[in-house]
Amino acid sequence: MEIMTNSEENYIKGIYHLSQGGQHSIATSALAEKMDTKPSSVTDMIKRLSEKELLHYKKYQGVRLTEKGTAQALRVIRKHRLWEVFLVDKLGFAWDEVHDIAEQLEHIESEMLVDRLDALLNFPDFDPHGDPIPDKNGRFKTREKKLLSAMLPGSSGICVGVKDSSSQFLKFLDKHQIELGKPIEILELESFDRSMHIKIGDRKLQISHQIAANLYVKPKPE
Amino acid sequence: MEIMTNSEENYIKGIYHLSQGGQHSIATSALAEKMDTKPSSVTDMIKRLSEKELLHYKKYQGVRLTEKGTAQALRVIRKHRLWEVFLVDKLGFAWDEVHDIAEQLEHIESEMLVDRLDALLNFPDFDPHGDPIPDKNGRFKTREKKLLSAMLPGSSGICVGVKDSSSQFLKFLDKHQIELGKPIEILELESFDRSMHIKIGDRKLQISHQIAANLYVKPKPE
DNA sequence: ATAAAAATTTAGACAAATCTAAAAATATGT
DNA sequence: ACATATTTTTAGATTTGTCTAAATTTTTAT
Repeated sequence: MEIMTNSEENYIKGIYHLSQGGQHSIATSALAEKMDTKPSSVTDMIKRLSEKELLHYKKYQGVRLTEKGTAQALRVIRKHRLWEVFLVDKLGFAWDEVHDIAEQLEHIESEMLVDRLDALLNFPDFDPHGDPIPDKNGRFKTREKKLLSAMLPGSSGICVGVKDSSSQFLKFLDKHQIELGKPIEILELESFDRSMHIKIGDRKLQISHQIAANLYVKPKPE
Repeated sequence: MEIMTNSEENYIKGIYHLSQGGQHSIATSALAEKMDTKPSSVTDMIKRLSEKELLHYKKYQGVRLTEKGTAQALRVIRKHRLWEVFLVDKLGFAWDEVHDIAEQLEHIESEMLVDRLDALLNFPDFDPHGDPIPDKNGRFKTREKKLLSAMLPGSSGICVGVKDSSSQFLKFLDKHQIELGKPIEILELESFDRSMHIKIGDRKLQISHQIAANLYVKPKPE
């Protein structure tokens, strides 16, 4: 494990996320936009990261993470998502309030800290946004998509129950005005791994993947 | 609340701690030693901090924190000590393992996070080293020193019981080989606010102030 | 195929935080 | 009091990460 600055870690993470889009290599300009900075700054940074062998870089050809770079990205993402679970489960933050804080916490370096945090949180497989949390070895659990695929856009008139009936979860549903047993309509799935828009009665709202994962689909009552 | 770099916060904290020694002003060289850097670097930094009105500075006269600087120091110290409690109480670290991690966590900025962490930990008054934790307003609880003063060096043959009988605490004692009801001898009190060396039978060991505070002194059994 | 457009890199500058070496100010000893 | 020693500051350089503006390379369109 390399010594890396926060900024370097953020770039590596940014490249990782862009790579999930399926592209073979990531363009300087795409990365500049993602990192909210100028292409010239990106060029400087990727030269440094290339020297550290965290990515492959040939002038004008864009970049691709090396094994080492990917492993580093996964470590940072693991930390980010574990901290998000901590903030929601242990400190009672809402799932849409935790990103900026996790953005800071993800750079804390101590493998022991991460492992113990993981244990404290009962080795969660998904973060509060529904994104999978890589394990110590960088492996993801693939979510059973049954539930959500039954809730594809247009499938109106389905009805929800809950899998997790903790008072915390129920309070959460209440806060987001989701009532059990009422018919819902899926408006759109913004991105499978992010959030979805649903319609309940005449209210439209956005729910996270995690919430969705803890709801199950029931046939519409007669 | 000012936007400050980690480095600036560390200097402010360093000055605060040196000021606790009772000096009216802190010398450049003393601060350089504390911060493990060169006097010329300190001069540069204190100029910056002086411009931000975090400290009073006149050339060749040393520095003294302003109200604003003191408040900032206390906020960082509060965060540091709360995170130490978290690491020990929630993640099971030993009290002597947490300093470096807390040194990183103390710079995370989110007032809400700190307040919720404080609540999660049940508003602790002291950290695992026995140092007091400033509250939201920067005020310290003064520890009742009765217990420890009864355990001054030389007072051999006293005997301990516990105030906190949680299984966590008892496991902690066990780990540190402290058995209840057995006579102990105090060897030395390294610094009242840090730790003490005790002798139990023929084992010498170092215990933290926090542990000491949860033990009480009983007369030696006949 | 080649000119125009778009993307990328280079060059030079800046701010933060550090360093070394030299200069200036303060403190000390007799 | 005055020379010497110590402390502190300044001057100039370095690294990281950023910027703007100019130069270069690649892509696109006719």
